[in-house]
Amino acid sequence: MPERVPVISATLSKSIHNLARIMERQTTIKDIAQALRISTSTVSRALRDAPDVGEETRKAVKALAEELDYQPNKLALSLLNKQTNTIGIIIPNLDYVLATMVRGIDEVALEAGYTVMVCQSDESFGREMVNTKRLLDSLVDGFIISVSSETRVFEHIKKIQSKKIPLVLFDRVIDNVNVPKVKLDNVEGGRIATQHLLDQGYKKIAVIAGPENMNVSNERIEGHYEVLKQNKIKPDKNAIIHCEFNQDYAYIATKELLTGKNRPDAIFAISDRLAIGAMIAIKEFGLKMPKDIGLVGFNNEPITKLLTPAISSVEMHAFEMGKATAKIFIEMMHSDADLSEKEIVFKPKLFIRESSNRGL
Amino acid sequence: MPERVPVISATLSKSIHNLARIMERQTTIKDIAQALRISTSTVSRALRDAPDVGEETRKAVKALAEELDYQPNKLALSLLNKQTNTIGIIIPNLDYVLATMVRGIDEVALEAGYTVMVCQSDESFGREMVNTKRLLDSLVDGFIISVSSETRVFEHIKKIQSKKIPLVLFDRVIDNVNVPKVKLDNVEGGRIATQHLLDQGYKKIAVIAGPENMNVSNERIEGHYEVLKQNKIKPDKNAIIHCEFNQDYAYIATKELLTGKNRPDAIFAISDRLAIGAMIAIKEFGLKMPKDIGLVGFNNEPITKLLTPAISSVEMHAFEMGKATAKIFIEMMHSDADLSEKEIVFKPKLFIRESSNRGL
DNA sequence: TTGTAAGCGTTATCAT
DNA sequence: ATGATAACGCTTACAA
Repeated sequence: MPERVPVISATLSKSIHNLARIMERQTTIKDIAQALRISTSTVSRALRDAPDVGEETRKAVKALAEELDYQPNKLALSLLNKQTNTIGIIIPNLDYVLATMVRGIDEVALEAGYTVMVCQSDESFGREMVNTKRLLDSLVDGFIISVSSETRVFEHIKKIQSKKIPLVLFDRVIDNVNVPKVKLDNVEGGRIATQHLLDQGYKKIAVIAGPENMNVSNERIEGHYEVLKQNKIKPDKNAIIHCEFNQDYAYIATKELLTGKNRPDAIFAISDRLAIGAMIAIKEFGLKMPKDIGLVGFNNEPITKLLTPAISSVEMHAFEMGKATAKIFIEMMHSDADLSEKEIVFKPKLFIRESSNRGL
Repeated sequence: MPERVPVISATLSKSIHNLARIMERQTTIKDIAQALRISTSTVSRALRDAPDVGEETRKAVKALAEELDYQPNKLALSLLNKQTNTIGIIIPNLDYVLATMVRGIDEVALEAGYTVMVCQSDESFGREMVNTKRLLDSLVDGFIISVSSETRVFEHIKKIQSKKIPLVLFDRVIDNVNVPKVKLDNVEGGRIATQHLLDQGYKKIAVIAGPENMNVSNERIEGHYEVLKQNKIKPDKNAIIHCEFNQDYAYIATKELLTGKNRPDAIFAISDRLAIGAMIAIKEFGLKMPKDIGLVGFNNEPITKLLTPAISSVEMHAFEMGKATAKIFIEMMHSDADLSEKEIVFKPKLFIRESSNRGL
């Protein structure tokens, strides 16, 4: 039996001298091929454990790849496969809720081999457009978007759809757009907050809401109205205050409410940030919660527990929502079922705390 | 004068019929070239306003490019130029301070044509390693890192350096690493917090610190010690409590402090989150701030203003630090000056609030 | 002024 | 079992 001389190993040891020089840049398949005096296609096959590759060759290739710390060039692969394994995320801000959702998305995405690219629109429609363009230019494989409070037209969404790029909307979704959505049952959130305040004996509930066109805000208001109607309470249009989605505006709005002649005895703020703004105003007026006035927020941010009084708030399961969103996205990428009608709706849960708990 | 027939325009109108089909995928230079029956290189030149291109050709190319919504393929460019115009950011979490810093980085980066890719290490060294690898695989042009509280060895940093990839450390920096850094003067932060507490008449100051190996924490402690020495106060090792960088641990640590026989009359927490944990414990003990006990936090998060009592805190200029970090990064990319010794140090500023203000 | 061809790093197809 | 070649989209010498 003639001893088979391992040609490769022989040349290998010689080529190792170039190691230092080669490693200055990223090692490529070509480097390995040249060092081993074989073709790039063979190296490629060996690396991917293709069946039709000689045992010795495979070993030699893998050993050298290891030694040279070879990493496949993602750019080249992406160019070839026409996919970047990147998800573009556009969100209005990075507050507690959205940061938590992004963590959820990232966790699932990473598991599935995707990398996320997060852009903040800063609640500006213009920046949302710009970010869409940036991410489109970056050739992301798909989008996960929560629209800004300013967003009234959906050109960017349509542009994404016209290019047949997968898109999932979450949290702040748009209804008249045919894509999968992950959201909270905001109407129900409005219901439980309002019902709770009524249960605690409050009679005149004001709502500090977001901008007029903002879906999540309007849905929560809708739930609020429903419960008023159920309880035969005549709704008062003036008790719904729309303001920018930010603490300072809520503060101003609340001051006006408390100064007005028809002062409410409870406030339902459709986010914790707005609730905090309201709380500051309430304290300035010297009113006590829950005795003089009741307050319920939304999101169940950790700080609601820490404030004095602790603020009652509606939990929205941010982390789980993030994970669910990413899962649908991955499903979209991997199956060709039509998911455009899919809508996952999370159920809100009220955490009752001092700000509205009269013990009734 | 023979009338020059615009050959291009003639074929153009005919080719437009394919428009719909072409637009299903991204338009390429090749599409334009074929439609216009010219070569891709000419199209490339026309698009980039190269000097040696015929006027008519240029116009025709640009018109068609516009019509077909041509966007250069970033992948191809990146592969060619060996740069992705992407910055990899690794941070321990996305709390208020870091989210703010990231906004600062993003703002400057975007301006300079860079896109950021943000990875959270979740305060885990393991995830920091994984994220480094991910971003390295993604061929980011450089890194901006704030290390996790768990990070004790710096293999990943060394790996980045060995590949000669630009790196800037910010906020939680490592000292014995030769790269540009942007940080707060934490020693000074420790000084002003401690001096303020002494000025307010507190005698026994305890420090709720982060993990023992955490630089920012240790520097703040250092400042604390300095001021004690200046004031001829004998430092007490037992008054420095190290705990995980998280509210719950601070709560537990504070409970122990208050239960112990040598109860402090003031607490300097080296982050607002820790301060909040401390505050909850203090309240549970029925102690009043600032009368019975003083409390100072660090970061000047907006909530410090909203808590009752409002917490005194040291401002660290997060947004500006983010911007400065990105600026150095960009400078590194564009100049070949050696910036490895560069260190930008921001000065902290104390905001005095109820939790420690005895009006002295 | 325009076209040809090579190359960036990889894989797939087709030969051998 | 291995190699040559083309292709992904783009730029850039070099030729014409």
